[in-house]
Amino acid sequence: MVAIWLALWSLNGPLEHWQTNVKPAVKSTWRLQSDIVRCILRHKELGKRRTLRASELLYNQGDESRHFYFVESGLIEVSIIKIDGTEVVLELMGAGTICGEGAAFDKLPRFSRAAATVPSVVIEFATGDLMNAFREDGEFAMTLLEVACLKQRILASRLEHMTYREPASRLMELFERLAEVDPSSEMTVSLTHEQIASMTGTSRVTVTRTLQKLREEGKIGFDGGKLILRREDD
Amino acid sequence: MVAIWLALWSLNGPLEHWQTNVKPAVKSTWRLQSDIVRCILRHKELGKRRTLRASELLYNQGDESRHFYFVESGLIEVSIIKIDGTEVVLELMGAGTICGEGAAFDKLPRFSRAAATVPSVVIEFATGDLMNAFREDGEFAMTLLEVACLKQRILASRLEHMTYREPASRLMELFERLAEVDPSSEMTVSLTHEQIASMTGTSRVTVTRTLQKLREEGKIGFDGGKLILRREDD
DNA sequence: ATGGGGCTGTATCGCAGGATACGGTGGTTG
DNA sequence: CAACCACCGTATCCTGCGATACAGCCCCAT
Repeated sequence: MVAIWLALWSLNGPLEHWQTNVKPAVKSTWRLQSDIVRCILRHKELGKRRTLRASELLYNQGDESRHFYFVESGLIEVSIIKIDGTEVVLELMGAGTICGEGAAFDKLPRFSRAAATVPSVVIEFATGDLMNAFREDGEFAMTLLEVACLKQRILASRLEHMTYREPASRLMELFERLAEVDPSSEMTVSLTHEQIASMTGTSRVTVTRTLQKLREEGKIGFDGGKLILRREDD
Repeated sequence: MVAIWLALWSLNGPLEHWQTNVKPAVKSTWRLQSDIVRCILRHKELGKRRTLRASELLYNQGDESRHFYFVESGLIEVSIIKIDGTEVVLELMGAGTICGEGAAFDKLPRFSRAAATVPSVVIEFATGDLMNAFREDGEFAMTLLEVACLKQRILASRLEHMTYREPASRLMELFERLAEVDPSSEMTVSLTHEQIASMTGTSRVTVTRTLQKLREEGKIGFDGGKLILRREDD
C-alpha cells in the first residue's frame, strides 16, 4: 500500500481546507539519489547560477544549445509541443534533478522545452567545459551517464505503458511512477485532470471517468485529497 | 521525397522476386555516426568479443548486469515483454550500434531484453572497466553520453507520437524515423505487419488497414516493395 | 508432390473513448 | 460584493479501433 499526495483540485466534493495550503509546495515527478546530487555538486563551480521567474522559459524546443541544468530549487516543467499545438508533459523536475542534458550531449536541437512553473534557481553547465573534469573525476562522467540512462529507463517504461490503449493502465503507470519518486516519505504532487491527460495521452474527460472507475474497482482510494495506491504486493 | 526499402512480405500482390533476395540482408532501425563508432572502437580491447546464434538471448529483462554491447555484425532485437505477455519492440539494432547501456549505467535491473535475430557478433564492455579509459580519453565518456542521449531523444519522440491515438500518425512516425536512420543511402528494413503493430501499439489488422488508407491518401507509395514517403518538404 | 505454417487481405460486430456541451463550485480580482 | 476564471462532473453522440474469423498466397520441410 503506497500513499501519494495528489493535490487534485476537487475530488467529488468541495476543496479540503489543507489543499489550499499544500498548493504552493514544490511538487516534482522526479528525484535523484543523494549520492548523484553530491557528485554533481562537487563540480558546481563549473556552472553558473541562474534565477528564473515563474513561467520563464529555460530553453525552447528547436534551440541549439550545449547547456544543461541542475535544478537547485523551484520546479521546471519539461514538455514537448506537438505539431498540432498540444502539449505532452514529460516531467516536472524539482530540486535536485537535471534537465536539458539530452540535447546538450547529442548535439542536436532541443526536442523539448523547459519552463519554470514557480520562481526557480538552476545551475547552468556547458558540455564543452566538462572534459577536464572528466579526466580528474571519472566518477563525474559515470554519474552523468547514470542520469541519462535513468531517463532512458523512465521513457522506455512510459512508452511501454503507452502501448496499452486502456486509459486505466496509463493512469496507473503515472501514479506508480510518482509513488516511486520517493516511496519512503509522503510527497505531494499537484496535477489537474488536464495535466494528467496530457501526460497520459488521453482526454480530460476520460481522466475524470477513469479515476471514478479506478476508485470503484478499489485500485485507488482517496483520503481527503490523498491518493492511495493499492498494490498486489501489500 | 524519401525512399526507404521496406521489405514487406507481400504488398497487394505476390512477392516480388527481389524480395526473397533481400530478406537475409541486415535490416536495422538504428545507425550511429561513423565518428561515434570510431571513438568506441578505439577502446575495443577493453571488451571481449561474443558470438551469438540466431534467436540467442543476449540479456533478459530483469537481469542485473553492468555489461553493455557494441554490435559488430548481425541484428539484435531489443524489446520489452509487458505484464500481459505481449511484446513491445523498441529497436532492431544492427552493426555499429550500442545496446544494453541503459541498465548497465543506471545500475538497476534490465528493463528490456535483447536477442539476436540472426547470427551476430558483439563486443561486451563492463562499466567497471571504463573509469581509466575516461581519464585518458575524455572523448570516450562524451561519446557514450552522446549515445545515451540520442536514445533519450528517440524514446521521447516515440512517446510523443504515441500520444496520438490515430494509428496513421504512429505509423508515419515509425517510417520517418526509419528514413532518418540513413537518408543518404537506401537501406532495407524488413518488418511484418505484426512487428509494426508491436512497435506502434496497434493491432495487426489496423496496420494493414492503415497502410491501405495512407496509400489512398497519397502519403506513402509503393514501388515494388519499396515504400516511399511523401513529405511536405519536397 | 503435398501439407503445414506464416503472413497479408478483408468483413463483421461490439464497444470504448474523443468531441462537445453545459452545469456546478470555489478562488480570485478589482 | 460581483464578475470572471479555472477546474471538475456528467450526459450525449458517433467514429473508429480491437477482437475474431476466414480466405488466399507463398515458402519450406518432408
